[in-house]
Amino acid sequence: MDHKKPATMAEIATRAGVALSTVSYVLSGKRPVSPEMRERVMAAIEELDYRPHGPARALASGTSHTIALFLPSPQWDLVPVQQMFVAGATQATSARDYALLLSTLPAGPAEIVGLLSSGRADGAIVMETLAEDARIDALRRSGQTFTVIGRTADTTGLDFVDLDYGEGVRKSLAHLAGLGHRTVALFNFPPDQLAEGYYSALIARQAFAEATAELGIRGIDLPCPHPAPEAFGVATSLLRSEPECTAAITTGWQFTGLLTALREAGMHVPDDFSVVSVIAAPFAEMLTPALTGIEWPAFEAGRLAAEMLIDRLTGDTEPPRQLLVGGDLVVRDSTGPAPETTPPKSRMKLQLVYDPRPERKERTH
Amino acid sequence: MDHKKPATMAEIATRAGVALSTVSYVLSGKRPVSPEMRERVMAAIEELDYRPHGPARALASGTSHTIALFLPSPQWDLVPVQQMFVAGATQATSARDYALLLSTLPAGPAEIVGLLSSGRADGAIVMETLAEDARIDALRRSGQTFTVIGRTADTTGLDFVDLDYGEGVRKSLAHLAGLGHRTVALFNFPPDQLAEGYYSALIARQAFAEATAELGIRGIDLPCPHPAPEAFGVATSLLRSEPECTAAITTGWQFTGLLTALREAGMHVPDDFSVVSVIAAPFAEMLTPALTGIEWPAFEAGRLAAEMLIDRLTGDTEPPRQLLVGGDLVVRDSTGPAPETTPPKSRMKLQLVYDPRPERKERTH
DNA sequence: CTGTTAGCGCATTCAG
DNA sequence: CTGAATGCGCTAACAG
Repeated sequence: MDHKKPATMAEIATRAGVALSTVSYVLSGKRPVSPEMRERVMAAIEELDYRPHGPARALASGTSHTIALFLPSPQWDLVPVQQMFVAGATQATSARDYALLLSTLPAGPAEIVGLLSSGRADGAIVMETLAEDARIDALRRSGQTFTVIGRTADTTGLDFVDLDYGEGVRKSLAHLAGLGHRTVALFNFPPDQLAEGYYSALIARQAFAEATAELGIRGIDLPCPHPAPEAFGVATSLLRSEPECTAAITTGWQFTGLLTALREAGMHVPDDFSVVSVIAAPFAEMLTPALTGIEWPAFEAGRLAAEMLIDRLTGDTEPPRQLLVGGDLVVRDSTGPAPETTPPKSRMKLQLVYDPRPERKERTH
Repeated sequence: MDHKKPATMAEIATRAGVALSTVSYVLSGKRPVSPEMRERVMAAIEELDYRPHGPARALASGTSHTIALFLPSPQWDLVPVQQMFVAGATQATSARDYALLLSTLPAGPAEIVGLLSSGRADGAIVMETLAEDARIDALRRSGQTFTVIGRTADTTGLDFVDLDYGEGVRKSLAHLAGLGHRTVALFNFPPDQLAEGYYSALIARQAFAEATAELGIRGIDLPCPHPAPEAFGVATSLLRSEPECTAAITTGWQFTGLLTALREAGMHVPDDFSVVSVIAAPFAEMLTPALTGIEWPAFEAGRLAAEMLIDRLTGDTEPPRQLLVGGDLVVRDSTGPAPETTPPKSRMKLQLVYDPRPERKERTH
């Protein structure tokens, strides 16, 4: 039992018979120290089981070696991809010897900036952004260091890593077009998220509009809640009112309700109707039929976001890093017999689709 | 743009024309302060947008107002229940005005105790415990404050909240017995976790042994990895070698491989074979057939664990709090036509099965 | 290369 | 009820 309270640097210094600062410099390496002194200090540290005191260090150095991660809401339940972001960020943070402060409060601009200026964290990662996001605006104004998972409409000077949802929609549609479908529905994010300006939803909508036009396909844009009962309702009325529609793309878990609706309507997947989800993992393989969809390297994206932030904190002053990460379309039963190729294994390697410099214009269509 | 660096207490004091300590006492309320002084101080705080500096506060007070949550491995992917624990803990932490430090490193005893004695966190929550867990032993010896989600074999003096897996297995088996099944397999946690001494796995095994004996049912204990391919293999050979077996209980996601194996064997669920999962959410409702299984109040359990820890840190010296949380068996298609009752809504209320005092013996069987 | 010293921002004791 | 003074443990000048 070692109930003793932790040793301090002063005690180490005494024990080793050196000056306090020498201990400090041995630890930080910010100044050369002779081998013998280093030895003595290290020995003392070992013997007394010394641990640098975090808060003291933070106070004196002005840096907490901690980053904060802000999740959107505690309705955190439904979004495995977000959880992968967190896992990736946690990993990277540990690997770089930083700590990760997790925050779920309905974190408004004030809370976020507040936490940072309280000195408890040196920088922040913000998730689930709107096209116009008050939190991002506040962070920009505050001059704090931060990174975004997602992005805002105005990406000027913004560090972000985002999944390329637009590309996901395009790939999904192209796949369906290739199978001969001429009328395709998009089960987009729910109306309230669209109204709020949730940027991924806007991007999906626009990509769908553009891609259907390009491919000469009739597109039906359908905002739709994720939960099964609601999605079931939306899907049922779609099937009734649009008999020509033979395929659908969902942006999330709307596929559950959709599949049920198809079953009840006596339609078989994929013979009568095909389904693709822009984001299906980890459910895709468990479903019957297994779901065709885009697989995203979300863990890697989270890792990258954290690394970008820490790079900034440790002095990187390069131009903004803006990464759009691509996903792979994995074909499964819901759009026909799966091809020979085995699906990519668990943790995908990163695939950067797009890494714009701020001055470059975003592609128009 | 407010790039100015944060105000300090000294500045507030000057601005308000009071002593530094008065500002401190206004903030902490640990000493009466006259209304007019309080007014002036509050005004100054407002005007200068003052934020107490976390590290300074931690250094001076010796408490960081932060708790650490240690996840097991970054193979975090597969376990939605764990994510609910985290979400619940995060919520409770915010609500109590604490911060939550997340750590995934393959956190060994040394790292955990180290983090705590570094003053970066006041206490810890440890997840995914083994029957004999070195981390818990180290924490006990260190005299640090901590709480466990899960538990160890020796619960003496331990604060924990755990899902009652034993009860889950019993309920599941009772349900199957009620349906007339006489030979039932348990797809338990994988062999390596059992070998390691993962306590939930041991508990499941023992509960299954006891309950089958009690009910006069033939039980087949089958350690089995979660991923579909492996589970498929185990299930296939089970169906081949044990034709009398008409039902199975899975402790995790082994049901995916099992359902596939049943399908390929031409067996229909639930007519030819019934399946129950001790932990199915959030997949249960998405599957075809929808899966009968236990629903756990994991979010609430996480919340409780955090609250217990914070209570301890803020002076609660009561005897150990040891909570075994019960889950509800929700009957769905995989064990027959679902009954009238609608399944419990998203966030279940907590149900304490068991709240032993340390001196009380644990039930034997 | 090493030692001495002055704060970092706040909590808290000690005088008044 | 209020103010002045001390120190938490460490970093980073500043002197050798």
